[in-house]
Amino acid sequence: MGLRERKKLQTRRAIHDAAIALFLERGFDEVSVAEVAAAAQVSKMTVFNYFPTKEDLVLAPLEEQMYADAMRVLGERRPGESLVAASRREFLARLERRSSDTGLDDSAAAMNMLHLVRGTPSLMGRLFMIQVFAEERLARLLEAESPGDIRAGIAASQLTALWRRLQVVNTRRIVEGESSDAVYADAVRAANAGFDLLEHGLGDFLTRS
Amino acid sequence: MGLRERKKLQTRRAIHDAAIALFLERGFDEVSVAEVAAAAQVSKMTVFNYFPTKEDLVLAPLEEQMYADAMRVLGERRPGESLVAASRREFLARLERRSSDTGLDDSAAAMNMLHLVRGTPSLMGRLFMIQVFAEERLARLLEAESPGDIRAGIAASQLTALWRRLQVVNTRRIVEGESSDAVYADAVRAANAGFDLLEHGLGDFLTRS
DNA sequence: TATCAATGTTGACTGAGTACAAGTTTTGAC
DNA sequence: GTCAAAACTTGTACTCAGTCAACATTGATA
Repeated sequence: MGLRERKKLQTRRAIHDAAIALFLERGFDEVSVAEVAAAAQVSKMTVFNYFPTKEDLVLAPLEEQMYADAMRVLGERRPGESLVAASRREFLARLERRSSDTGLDDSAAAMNMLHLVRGTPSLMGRLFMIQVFAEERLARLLEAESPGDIRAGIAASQLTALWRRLQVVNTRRIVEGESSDAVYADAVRAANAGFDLLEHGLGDFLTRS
Repeated sequence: MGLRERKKLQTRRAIHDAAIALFLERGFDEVSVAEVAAAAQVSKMTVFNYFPTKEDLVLAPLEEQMYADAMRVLGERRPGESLVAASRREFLARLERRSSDTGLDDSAAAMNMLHLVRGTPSLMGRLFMIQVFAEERLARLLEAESPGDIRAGIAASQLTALWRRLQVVNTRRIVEGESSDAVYADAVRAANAGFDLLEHGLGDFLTRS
């Protein structure tokens, strides 16, 4: 890796670190991009060179991994393993290591970011978009695998919807102050219930009497 | 309704109509709010009084109905009818009348709006947010109906995900130039396949051999 | 008709994002 | 080591969304 690329990474990191520090300290909307640039010893234009929008200063790292690799895993499922089974296995593994995309990461860093994003509408909006794109990507992946089968795209949306739902439910309790270890058992139960539902269907759930 | 309220509605409509006309003519990003205000014979501030953001000029009407009432219908399902059955019945009814939230509305007006929204990232982003909020609203509705049952929230996300997916699939063909009548039969098939999937589960769908 | 409260207007302001031209630094070839 | 091309950065100046505060207007009400 040449000097140029190392410097770029360094600059990118400097901008990102400065931004996060300022945002956590004073809130996303109360910090201007110009201030971030000043803190990172860089011009405003350079900030926009590295991060197309202010929101990307916070969400770019999440976007890079989060659902992207979660979904790639599905393409690498084991022989004899169904789509739902592979997804369940992966999600449970992530629960076990308290991966942040399960909502079970209660580290100070994760909680701070959570707070920042949840308290800023424009960041929430951007996060939703990222999730929708992740779903669309997975849909195309599965449609390619079984062309013409309408169920592929539907399965994609069901799986991402479930992941998202489980994350929301877990996050809710973490935000309310419970530790990830305290929530873990319930999270596993909820996940299994969810994947069971996906596997065997909603049936006559919630039939009005 | 007093004169005052009638005037407000009138002003709102004037702004909205002027905005849509200009956006369709020249594109969302190529028209400034100031121009919309001028066209509607109103000040820029007044535009923002009625529509909090520029995107709302396009999407506020959709937000008001679209998924909102679609979901309220679920709360009013018939005795003996399951959640999935009620959702299926409602969606098929909407397909039959080519409701725009099924993606089967090929009227010129709907196609124009579709084009406008799809071609404008900020409008797409806003649309996603609206959908996510609709899902969250339905989830709370169902959770209230069966408290403590994790499946309620999951069912909510499954149902909205399916509706969205079906809409995407139908819209894709409409955009490619097919008429809604030509797509209808397939749309019904796809919808039934989707709701069957929800009812009976994905099982071992897409098991790797 | 006089008054009140809601609504609309005005103009000035902040801050995100863009365009452009002019530096500055790294790279690669010689 | 030198030098030109490519890549990166910067300053300036701009557009436009959205906010704020003070003032003007007008429908409702007594």
